[in-house]
Amino acid sequence: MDAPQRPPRPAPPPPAPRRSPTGPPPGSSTGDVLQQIMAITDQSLDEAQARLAVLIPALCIIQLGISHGVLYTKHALNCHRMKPALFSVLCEIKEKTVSSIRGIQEEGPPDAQLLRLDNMLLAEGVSRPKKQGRGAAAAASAAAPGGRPSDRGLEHSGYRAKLSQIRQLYHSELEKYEQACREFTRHVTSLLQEQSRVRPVSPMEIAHMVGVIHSKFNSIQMQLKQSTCEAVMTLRARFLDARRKRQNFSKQATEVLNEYFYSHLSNPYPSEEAKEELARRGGISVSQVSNWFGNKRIRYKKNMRKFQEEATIYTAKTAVDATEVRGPGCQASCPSISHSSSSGPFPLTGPRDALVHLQTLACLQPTPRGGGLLAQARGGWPGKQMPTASPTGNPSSITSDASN
DNA sequence: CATCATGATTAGAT
DNA sequence: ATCTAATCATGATG
Repeated sequence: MDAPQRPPRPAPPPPAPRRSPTGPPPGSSTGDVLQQIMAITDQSLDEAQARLAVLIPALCIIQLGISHGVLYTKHALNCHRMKPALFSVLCEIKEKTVSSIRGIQEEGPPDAQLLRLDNMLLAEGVSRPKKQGRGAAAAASAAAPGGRPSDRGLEHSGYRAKLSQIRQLYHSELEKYEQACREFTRHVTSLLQEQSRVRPVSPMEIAHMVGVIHSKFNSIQMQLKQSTCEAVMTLRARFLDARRKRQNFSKQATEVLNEYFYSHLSNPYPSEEAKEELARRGGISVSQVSNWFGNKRIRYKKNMRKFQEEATIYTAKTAVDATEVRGPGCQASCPSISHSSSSGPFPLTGPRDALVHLQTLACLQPTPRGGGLLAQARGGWPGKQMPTASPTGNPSSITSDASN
């Protein structure tokens, strides 16, 4: 704000008034404004109000000019013989207008929209929650990518980067506006105080002026908020669309997932930790891991034959791994998973292999989380095809998967 | 362009 | 909340 800088000063006043300080300042801009003010009395209150709205800033500007060098004008005004009369006229006008000003003031903010914008910005993590308190916690969870499982596709790093860019811009703009508002308020206040020597200016009026300024700046802020919201929506839409756009996983990710799947074929339900680990190793998100397993289970079950080859590859792979890190328990007692890969642990051509394999697996595998065998029986994971394989029911003996 | 593979979404069940 | 099953939508391939 460069308000204090040289304002558009009207035609440089001739030194005439100086020579006749008691005469009316002919043609000076102050005179024009005063004339207009006088004219107001002939107008309706509404018009007057509108005019005043224009005139007051005009007076401000003039006053600014005065304070910036044309001091003699002020002096002339103060010493003018008509000053008391003028002052009382102004008081009269003011009395008429002030009541309606009050009315305006109350009209105030029915800020439903502002509230909506605020809420949205808050929800999008653009604006911070008012005041601290749990602000730190909120910020932390926003910063942590895995913080919000509900966001799923939106945990994309590109999205977060853009969002934080928007947030930064928003905050810096907001700060600018606030600072400008403060400065302007201060400035106008001091101007009005200065003016109070020339015309009646009540504290209430100053407060009103301040209110007007604030509401103006608020409307600017609202625009800022609105455009920020729009930006976020656009960004969101873009990434929501992108979410739908499928991109095949990297080889690494597929490998990691398949390894786990085929080495836990009897119970391909990775725990939350396992999912996290897989996500980390595959460079994908936890929800993607979940999706993948969901798809894989159903597709594998639907068409085991189709997955034979894949299964062979991965079980062989994990067999090698298993020999390196051989855990205690049933891996040794039930080596068929990895071992049988020579002939194929999966239904190669007939259902018999599958049955054998599944039975073997069944003896290995425990319940998936909570639902366990029930879920398998219900959903049809291997249990459906293993009528005889129901384990002894001792869960403690089942460790292979549990260890993962 | 047709077809298949595959990641994502959805409804409904538990 | 997680799972299944169905479905959508796109990428890859021929």
